[in-house]
Amino acid sequence: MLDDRKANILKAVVEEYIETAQPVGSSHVARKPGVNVSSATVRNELAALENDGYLVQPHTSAGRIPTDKGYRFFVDSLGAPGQLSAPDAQQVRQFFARAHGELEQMLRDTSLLLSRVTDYAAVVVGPPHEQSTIRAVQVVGLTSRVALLVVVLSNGVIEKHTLELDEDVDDAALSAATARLSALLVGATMRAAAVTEPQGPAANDPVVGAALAELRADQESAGVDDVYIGGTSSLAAAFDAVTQVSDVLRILEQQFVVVSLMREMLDRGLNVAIGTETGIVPLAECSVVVAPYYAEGEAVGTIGVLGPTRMNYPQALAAVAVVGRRLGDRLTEG
Amino acid sequence: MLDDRKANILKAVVEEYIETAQPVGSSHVARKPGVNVSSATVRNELAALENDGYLVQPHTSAGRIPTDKGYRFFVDSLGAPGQLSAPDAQQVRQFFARAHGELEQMLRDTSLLLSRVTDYAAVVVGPPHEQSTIRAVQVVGLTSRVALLVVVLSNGVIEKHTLELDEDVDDAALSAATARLSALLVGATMRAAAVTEPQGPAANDPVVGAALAELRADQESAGVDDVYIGGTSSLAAAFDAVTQVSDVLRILEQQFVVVSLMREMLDRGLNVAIGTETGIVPLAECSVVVAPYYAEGEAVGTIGVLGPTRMNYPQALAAVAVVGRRLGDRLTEG
DNA sequence: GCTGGCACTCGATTGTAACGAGTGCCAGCC
DNA sequence: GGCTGGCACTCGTTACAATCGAGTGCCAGC
Repeated sequence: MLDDRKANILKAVVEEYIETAQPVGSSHVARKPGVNVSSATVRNELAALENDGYLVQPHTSAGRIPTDKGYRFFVDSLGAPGQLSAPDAQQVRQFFARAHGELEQMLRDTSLLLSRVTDYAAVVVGPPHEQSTIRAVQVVGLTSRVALLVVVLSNGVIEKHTLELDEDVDDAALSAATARLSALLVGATMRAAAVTEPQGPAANDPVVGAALAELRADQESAGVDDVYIGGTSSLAAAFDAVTQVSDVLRILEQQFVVVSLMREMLDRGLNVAIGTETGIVPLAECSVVVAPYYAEGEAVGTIGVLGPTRMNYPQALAAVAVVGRRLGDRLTEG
Repeated sequence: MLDDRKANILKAVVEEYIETAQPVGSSHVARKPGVNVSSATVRNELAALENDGYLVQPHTSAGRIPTDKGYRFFVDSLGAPGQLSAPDAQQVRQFFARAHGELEQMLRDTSLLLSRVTDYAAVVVGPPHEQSTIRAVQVVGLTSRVALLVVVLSNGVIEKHTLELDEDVDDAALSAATARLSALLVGATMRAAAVTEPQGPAANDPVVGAALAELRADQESAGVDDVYIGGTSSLAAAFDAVTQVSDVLRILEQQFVVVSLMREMLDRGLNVAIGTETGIVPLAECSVVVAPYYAEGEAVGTIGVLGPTRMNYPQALAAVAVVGRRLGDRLTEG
């Protein structure tokens, strides 16, 4: 739809604007290698590109700025993810060489890594619990009518739920409930656990009933995944108006908004959402780059980068791809 | 050290500056009720106050702005914490009427409440684990050489530690270790647990050894408390330069910095740190207001508000005091 | 000791002019 | 026919001067 020359010119404008944050004029573009025409010709092409909605002028007699559509074309024409710069790649490699220990801590650290590499905010969404299998279950009494249901999952994640009971329960009853729940649930997935119906004596155990009800409720509400956000200070530095910063931070505080955005993007097979494409008004000046990560061959989570629309897409795409892959490897190997 | 009139004038300047963020001139001060002198007299006093370091002029022929010392005098002369506005008090009351459930969730929500009430960032530091008693202990195998130590504390908090073992361990060994650890640790405080030495057969159980070593190591590193930060978007909106916002966010990302600041403040009996008093260079334009909260009569944690030096101190102090007290009540009553 | 008055300072606002980076368009050249 | 050099034009930015006004410090007088 765009001939070669227009595409090259558009690409040049986007690249320069990403670098300088200043409107790009025809002479700058003409000077670029790969564009071997005069500035006058470039001007004609720029006018055409503006007409087609790829560029805008802040005012007459100013250079051009890419629109969301312009960025979109640029991103789509990038092709394969590309490589990280040597020092960045080094940093990622070192991180995963040292990384060890608990899942949560690793995901938290991953969000810091990703934000340091890209200089934008990073979002890491942990594996949903529903696919994990249950390794252990225990009910612990806190007060006479409040107990804590502790569920240990195979990936090392712990879920806990407070159970508010209708009647006093002693330690013996809790031990019995623990045994019954273990028999019912250990080895099952969380999803299966949520639809488990107790049988035999367990069916009449009020603690077992409360525990299963709690798991069912949790499954239905679904939305609350583990999410780790890092690098908000870098994100702030990428804008120039504090109201913009404040608006974006407000969105990030409502984690479910950004999580559902990321999930929806992956469902639609997108890895970049640009400006208004996000569908979130306060993010009109932001872009999001996401990638899934795989453990044991299955997509289990999402990582993403949130920056200004004039973000460094090639670098962000490369970073998200590399970090996602390494994270998956790390989780698969255990 | 300041006579009545100077104190009143200083107070008037601080109040107006907090409200308007504009340098305050003598005529504005003279117009205030409680200052029944002419603007000329006010000017003389302002000059004296500036000489004493309570105020500064951004430039000649501009009004005055309070220095950190000026704010300090203002805060010190406030006396008792004062009351929250009716709607704010209402909001706090409603929150704690509805609040229930897990400690972590409550603390997280409390940080949101405090930031909504004050319109600044809020920091809530959870009770340190060392004073809590252990309710249950369990060791769960994840892989043949990796196990998870799960410790349930009396306040409903769960600690988990991965144990990397030197040799393969089967389920029976883990059960045995769980039983031995339970016998040793249940009922003890975390602090006591960290110095527990196994005896009898437990002394030779490698899993027990690894678990205790892990608890000991955790105790020594100490610093990592639970901390919940909310309202960064409101904080951002309170500044006018994006670099300031970015700097402050960077500090907040290093949670231990702000946690140790808050702890140190309470140790020194301060509840307000103004500007450079914080001792943290990037927070030179910020103030911190803190309050401890008490559960069962003992100080167990800290809540705080972080805003610009020109924050609304009376409101912040009141909010922190009220929310801290209510939170403590909530935790005490269970 | 307070106050009204006055000269003064200096940032902010306004107006004007020059600059220059950019544009659109057109005539001419290959 | 398409590219290009040239040209008139636009308009934000910069520079500079003038004016305004909110503020000051100081002093004489009540």
